[in-house]
Amino acid sequence: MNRAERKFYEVFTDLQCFILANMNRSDINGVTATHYNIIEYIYRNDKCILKEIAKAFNISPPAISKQLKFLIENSFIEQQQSSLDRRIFNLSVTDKGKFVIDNSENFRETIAKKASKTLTKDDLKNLTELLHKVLAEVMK
Amino acid sequence: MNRAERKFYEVFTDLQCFILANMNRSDINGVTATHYNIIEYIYRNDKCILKEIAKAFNISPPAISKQLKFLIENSFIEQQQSSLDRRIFNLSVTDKGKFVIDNSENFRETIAKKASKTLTKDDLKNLTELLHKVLAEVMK
DNA sequence: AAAAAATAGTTAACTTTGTTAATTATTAAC
DNA sequence: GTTAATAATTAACAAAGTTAACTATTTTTT
Repeated sequence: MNRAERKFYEVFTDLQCFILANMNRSDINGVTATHYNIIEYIYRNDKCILKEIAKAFNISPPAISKQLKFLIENSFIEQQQSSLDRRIFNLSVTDKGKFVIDNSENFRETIAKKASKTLTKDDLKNLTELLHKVLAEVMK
Repeated sequence: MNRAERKFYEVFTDLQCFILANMNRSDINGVTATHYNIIEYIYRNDKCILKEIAKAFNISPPAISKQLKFLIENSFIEQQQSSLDRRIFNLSVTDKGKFVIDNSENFRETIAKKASKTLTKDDLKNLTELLHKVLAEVMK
């Protein structure tokens, strides 16, 4: 790694530490961080299926299955068997689930607000764009 | 949240998802991601103590205690009882632990390299600086 | 068209990693 | 000098992950 890469690496390490630390905090509105993340994923990917979530979070299908069971039993999400392929269950967020998402001050929101407070509007736009570029490259 | 904040929030959510997914991958050089993170923390904070690690990762002291026990038994790290306050055990990374850190192609390093490949040198420097500013604000 | 292979999801048995409460050893404070 | 606080550990347990084996369904092959 050259100097610029090393610098970026260090900041990114701090960022990961921070995300790690905040992820472990539990119970916002009666759901753990993991539950919250899954609800939000379904919210952002309506009609998605178990397999996709498992892939997105890199967690095994049985583990996701258990989490979904809890979320369905507690009416945060619901599933509908596809009529085209009855092996498939499409997931969506209930009103209760939406309420949790909309009313949870999650830590990313806090960060977004602080970022906007700390940086000028142009810097924030720039940061967003640069991060997006890197992520697009990394995820492809 | 205003428009710029929302945009940042979305990119940051993708980032968190990505970090989450990659964190769960285990076993680089015979240690899990959690072990690796702890070893690296000690590497970057020589002579640190259990309590600090617990705080940094927001994990309870007993959980860290168990991880440290494993890392000490397997000679990745070592501890030395402080002579000033014998309740305190200062931690440091052994040569074996350093080897793991130096020779593990961890995912942050991959990201740093890809970031450097995707962005111009100025953009990378800029991104690093902006991220650093936001993190400094968020962590204080 | 029937048999075989593949896919989506679940169940079961187990492991890892976290938690809280209580304990030990040591230091600081009144 | 007793009491309170602190750093770390042990014990008992809970949460959330894993793999392997299973069910139900769809797709592919012959």
